[in-house]
Amino acid sequence: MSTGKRLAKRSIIGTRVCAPGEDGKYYSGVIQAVKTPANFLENNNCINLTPNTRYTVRFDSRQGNLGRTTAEFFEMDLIGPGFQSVLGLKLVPEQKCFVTYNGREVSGEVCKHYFERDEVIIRIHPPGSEAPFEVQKRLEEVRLLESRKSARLADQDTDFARLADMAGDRKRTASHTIDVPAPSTHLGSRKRRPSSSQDDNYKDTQMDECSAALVLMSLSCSPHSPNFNGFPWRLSTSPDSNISSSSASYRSTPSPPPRAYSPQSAPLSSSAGSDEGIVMDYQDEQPRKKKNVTRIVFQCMWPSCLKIRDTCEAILAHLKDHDVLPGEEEFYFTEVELGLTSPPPTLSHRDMARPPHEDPDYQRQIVGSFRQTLLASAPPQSPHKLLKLSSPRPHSPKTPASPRRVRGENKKCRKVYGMDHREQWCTQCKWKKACSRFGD
DNA sequence: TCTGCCGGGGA
DNA sequence: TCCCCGGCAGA
Repeated sequence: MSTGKRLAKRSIIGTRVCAPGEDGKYYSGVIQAVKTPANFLENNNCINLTPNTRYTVRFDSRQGNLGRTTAEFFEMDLIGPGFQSVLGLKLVPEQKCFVTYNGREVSGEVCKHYFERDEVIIRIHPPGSEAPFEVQKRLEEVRLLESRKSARLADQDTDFARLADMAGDRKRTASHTIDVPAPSTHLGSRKRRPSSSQDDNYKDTQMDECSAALVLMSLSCSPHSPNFNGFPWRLSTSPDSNISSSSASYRSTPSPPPRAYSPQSAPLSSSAGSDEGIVMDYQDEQPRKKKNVTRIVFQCMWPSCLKIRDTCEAILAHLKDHDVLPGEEEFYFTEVELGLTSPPPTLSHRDMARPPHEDPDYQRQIVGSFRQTLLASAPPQSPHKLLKLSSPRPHSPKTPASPRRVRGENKKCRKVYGMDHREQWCTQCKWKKACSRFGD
């Protein structure tokens, strides 16, 4: 029975895997630690796994490992759920393995592996049998890890270890995404299913819609929010960065919501829903990163200044020359993208997932028109209004002039949730005030 | 006409 | 301060 709740991505730590020993045989163990290279921020797969990630494996026994109890391996070295498959391996004699015999899982050891013929001769000693004897199996029928399910179910195709192995194999041949077997194949497995029934699918859809709303909310986070401050600016060159802010000044290159949150995203059910929780689309992600290599510069928006600095720190220092009050610098500069190697984002598709003010064109439009306003000595607008627009404030005292707030083009609570779900609106929307959830 | 939200007022 | 709503103005 499914609860319908999507499980959070689980840690890989604790996963049972097989790792090669010194003698060429594979030995079972448990992942004890994961070490990701320092530049893991380049990876945005949410779990900080990279092809260079090293896994510390604690072996179950010291046999064949020269007394080692733990050792480090790369992903490609490991056999098990979310890692490599036994398929393609050349098993060495005396390799311990598990096969299904007479409906029961029995352990054995490899006598001979005829790789070309896909035949593995395995010596097994089934319970109740007087003497060990040899059976011939295909490699795909051989498991290096003991199945966690009962022996009674061991003859079914949905063997846990084999599922894992097969998943690993698909990953190797197609992509780094682990596909979830079709629901029907789960029936005999005790492995927890991410979602299978219609009901679960329905709930998943609901979850995804909620997640999408959460993503929209996160895209509107304040530049002062704790999440905002810690990110290095170099991230702004990555279009796939999951980091975004609402500040026109601080915002980075437009980023789509994480794929796993997309209701229409097919990989959601196949990868994010994987119980292993291991989704590594390096090959898919990295080329995309290269497409949109942009240079971000920071332009002072102080009236009649418009100086450009390469770094955020430099523009902040520059703003001190204008006597900008501490903490208000962000309203006096804007981020400008240079050297786009792909068409600039439009207001369609991906941009729909973020407030328009985060769109570079929109920002330039706003900033440009505002600059014109300033230069034309138009009546100064109140700081409040300008702040809402994420545009620079005029360097002038507060005046009674308070033009009406620019109508937001985003979806507001009313649109998102509808009149029927008014209880889900933000307080501001309920009070017919400026939306604080999807606000500009 | 719809919708966002300002401004004002009541509790 | 919270909450509600009339009404304005942009889309």
